[in-house]
Amino acid sequence: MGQVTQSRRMRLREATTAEIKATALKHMASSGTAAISLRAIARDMGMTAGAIYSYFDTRDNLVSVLIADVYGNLASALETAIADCPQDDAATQVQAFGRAYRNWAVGNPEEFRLVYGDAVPDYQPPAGGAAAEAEHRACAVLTGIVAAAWPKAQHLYIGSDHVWSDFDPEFAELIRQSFPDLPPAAVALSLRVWGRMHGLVSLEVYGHLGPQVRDPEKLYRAELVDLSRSLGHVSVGESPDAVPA
Amino acid sequence: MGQVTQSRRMRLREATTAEIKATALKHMASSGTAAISLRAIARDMGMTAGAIYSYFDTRDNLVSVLIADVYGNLASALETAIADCPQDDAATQVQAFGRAYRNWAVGNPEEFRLVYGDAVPDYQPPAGGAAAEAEHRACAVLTGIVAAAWPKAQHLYIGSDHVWSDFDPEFAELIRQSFPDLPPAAVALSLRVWGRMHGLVSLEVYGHLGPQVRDPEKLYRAELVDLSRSLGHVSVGESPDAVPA
DNA sequence: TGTACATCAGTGAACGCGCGTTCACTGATGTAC
DNA sequence: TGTACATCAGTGAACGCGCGTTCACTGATGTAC
Repeated sequence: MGQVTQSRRMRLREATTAEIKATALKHMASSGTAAISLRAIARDMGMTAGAIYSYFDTRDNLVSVLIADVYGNLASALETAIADCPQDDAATQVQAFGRAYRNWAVGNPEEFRLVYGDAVPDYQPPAGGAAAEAEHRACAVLTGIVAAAWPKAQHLYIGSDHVWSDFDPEFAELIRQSFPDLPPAAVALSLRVWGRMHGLVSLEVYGHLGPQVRDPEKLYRAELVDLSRSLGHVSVGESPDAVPA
Repeated sequence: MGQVTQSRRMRLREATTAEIKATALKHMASSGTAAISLRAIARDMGMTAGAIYSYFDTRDNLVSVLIADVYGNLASALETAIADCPQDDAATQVQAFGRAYRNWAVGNPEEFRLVYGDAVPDYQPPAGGAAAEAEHRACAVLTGIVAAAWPKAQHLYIGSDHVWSDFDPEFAELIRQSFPDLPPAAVALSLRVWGRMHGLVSLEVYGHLGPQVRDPEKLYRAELVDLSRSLGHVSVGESPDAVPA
């Protein structure tokens, strides 16, 4: 209710569109990004290859939509994760963000590879698409956390001599709009924090920790605790195992 | 001299083998791992596709050799990097290692993707091949550094309660052979150090830092300094910019 | 140095395959009266 | 409610392409005498 009742045709159309995307992601699981094949998707769905063209103009178009979707999901997951955190507790926030990042990656490895791994063969991303917007959303969440932590954390980064010209002018402007008082050193820190999370997560997703490491999550939790410590604050009683799975 | 003079045929054979591998890597640069195509390689070299079969039994065989080669190159680069460092200066060693890791990755992005990125489509790695051995070599270098730093660094990791059962028994045994006195917490630390280096490097290689970040190396250097600090020691006068490119 | 034979890198044609994309079509769903 | 027309998801055949791999062959290189 409230929602306009859609025609049967509309509902079917949306369901099929979703199924095409889901099937494409499923296929990626077995053979990487190269496995996004219209024919294989159609076969799997009991359709003809040509039928896909009722939903997507072209294979590249499907890939674009897929990437934008997936990136949006990640951004939403990150936003949700810190929404419930105490506003002024950067350590808790960064841990919640970090856990959400890994949980999403481990829970959706194909999606993670699509966004952070090798490009889809022969695919050229459209300039300034929805993917760029989602990337900005995800980035803003992390920058927000670091910005909140900065007053307490900055003394740890005295030696850091980053300047605005270390960044692309457009990117710098975008950040200053959201966080007018944030110095470039804090932006650099934010990127480094991202890098720290990304390292273990991508090693795990790409299978370079297993089978040697039995519990990659434990390793990651230790790293997150260390990370929140480097943001200048550690909660009482915090230890690698105090954080619930 | 000393070396047996090879026949003309032998020399040609080796040169051609090397050219095939180089061409394969070159092609990866443009379209990812999927671009390793025998026909494309042969075309590029002015040969017939069938001729490749004088050098490699199969496409998978070429990929296996490629991966083993590349991994070996990385391991050698890392070994060389710390060979000249003072024996008892873990901070210098970890920075040398870190710089070598990034330099290799940025200088050989296709190779980096081949080893750390998406698997080659439809390729199944042979069990216990040369790749596993090279991985072990690289891992041993880093573990050696952490082992040397451990006496000074361990107080920073009191809270870390890692145990040997966190790791695969075979892996644990391998480590204890080389480093009998090293506790599991140090092994975990070594993996985390690897993760920290890998994070920014893989974001950079996969294009997620540029073009927003003008100087990814500066960011990385700051991370390395932080990293060596967390190994319990910082050289006098060390700052993110004190390390030569 | 010359001859007879063995080796083997490379050719070129062929195979069967899966791919993205197009196109004239069918038939069920939706709409206007 | 019933009829006439419009929409459009999906079919099935076809296109041209590049792929890995095989195979009978040619001809230059290497070896034995």
